[in-house]
Amino acid sequence: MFALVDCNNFYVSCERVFSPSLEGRPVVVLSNNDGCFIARSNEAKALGLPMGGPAFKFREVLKQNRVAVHSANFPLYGDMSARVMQTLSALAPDIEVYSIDEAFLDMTGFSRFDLESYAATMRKTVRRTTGIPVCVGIAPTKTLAKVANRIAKKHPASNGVCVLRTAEAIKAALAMTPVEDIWGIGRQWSRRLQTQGIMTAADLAAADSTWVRKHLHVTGARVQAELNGTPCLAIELVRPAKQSICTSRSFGKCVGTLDELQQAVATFAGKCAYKLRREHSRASMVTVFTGTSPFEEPEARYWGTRTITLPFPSNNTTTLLNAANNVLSGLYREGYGYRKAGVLVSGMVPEDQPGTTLSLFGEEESPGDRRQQELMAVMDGINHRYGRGTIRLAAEDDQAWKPQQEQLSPHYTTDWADIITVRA
DNA sequence: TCTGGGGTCCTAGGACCC
DNA sequence: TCTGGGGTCCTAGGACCC
Repeated sequence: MFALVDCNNFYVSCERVFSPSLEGRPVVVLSNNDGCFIARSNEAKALGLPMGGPAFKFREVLKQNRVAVHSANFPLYGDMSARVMQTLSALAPDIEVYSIDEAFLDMTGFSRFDLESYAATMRKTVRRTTGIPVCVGIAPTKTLAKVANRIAKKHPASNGVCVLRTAEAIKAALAMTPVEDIWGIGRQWSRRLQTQGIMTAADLAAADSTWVRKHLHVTGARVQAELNGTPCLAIELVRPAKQSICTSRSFGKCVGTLDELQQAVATFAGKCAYKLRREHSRASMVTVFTGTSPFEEPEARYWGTRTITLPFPSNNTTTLLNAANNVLSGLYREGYGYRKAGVLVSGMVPEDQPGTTLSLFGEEESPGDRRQQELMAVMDGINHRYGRGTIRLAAEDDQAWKPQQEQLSPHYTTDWADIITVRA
């Protein structure tokens, strides 16, 4: 049996932990730049505010209903997530952290437990130690655990817990799950299934498996098998190293000059290098992209992306920053109002991989340059101790393109300055 | 009449997840 | 005025190898 523990309206719940006056009120959390809704309280959902909806189109609804609006505060959410996951780790031997607000727990070995009451204990424990409300779904496969969790969330009578054990319980659960709500079935595939008359998870479970394999490929075939109780997906205890790392932002205002764009790209490259070091990886390719808003008139629209291969895989801030800047120069076109840019690094190699091939001509930065590595370690150490951004390369700067965050809550758990402000 | 069989690597595009 | 950010996997097709 697998348990899926999923936090309710996670970002909203994080804000509520520190502002209890938000309880019972409609609350939304906005994406970077205060653009779209990325989390909604149940009250906000009831007002018809859609996930991903652009906030400016709903300004009247927000005002009339006195909706509490918060800018995204990812350092806070990341820290709260870590606390939830730590609590869950103590409740089951094997846990897979699936996303910022979800974890799968391996319930093998709990066969003699009353799973309903154990799940209720998990909810209570997480609530007590972190303040975050969660729902628990338990079933014989991960996909069925997702189905169970959805039912636990949707039906107040379940008290936040749904265990699917018997064939009858599973059958009933599948019948009440629309096909578009199945984990792994997105918009395209649900449309395709619906035209075949496959409307619910029960229909998909019973569908012709040859047809499913042909049109939904192995991924869809796996979903079908999992719905029928055959586990195809295991708990992944160790997260595999990332294959690509991306840092990108929309800008708070239009950026026109190459100089300003360079500051943004330098900052993103620096962030990518830091994330690489944290992963103990090096990247061998650097991609830079930038462009105008996609909602711009066609003649004023521009989107450019370009990739280069580094002479050696690297996670050095200076190396990646120089590379990204070179790529950007080839991408930049004068006369556009740039609204977004990003840096993506890929072609990862483990940091400790021995025997990296040397250059035939030997003029590039040596891949294992000890002094550079020590410099990066010192930089990371200072930033860890005194806060992010305490020390950085001069080229990194956010003055020109800083995203808008007008409703930002304090960093209650990760920034001394904010904690002191709260107390005052 | 009759033109093999078995592979790898890379890329682009399309789907999906949170 | 105003529309997020960060990932993964799969398939098909083309190029190459012996």
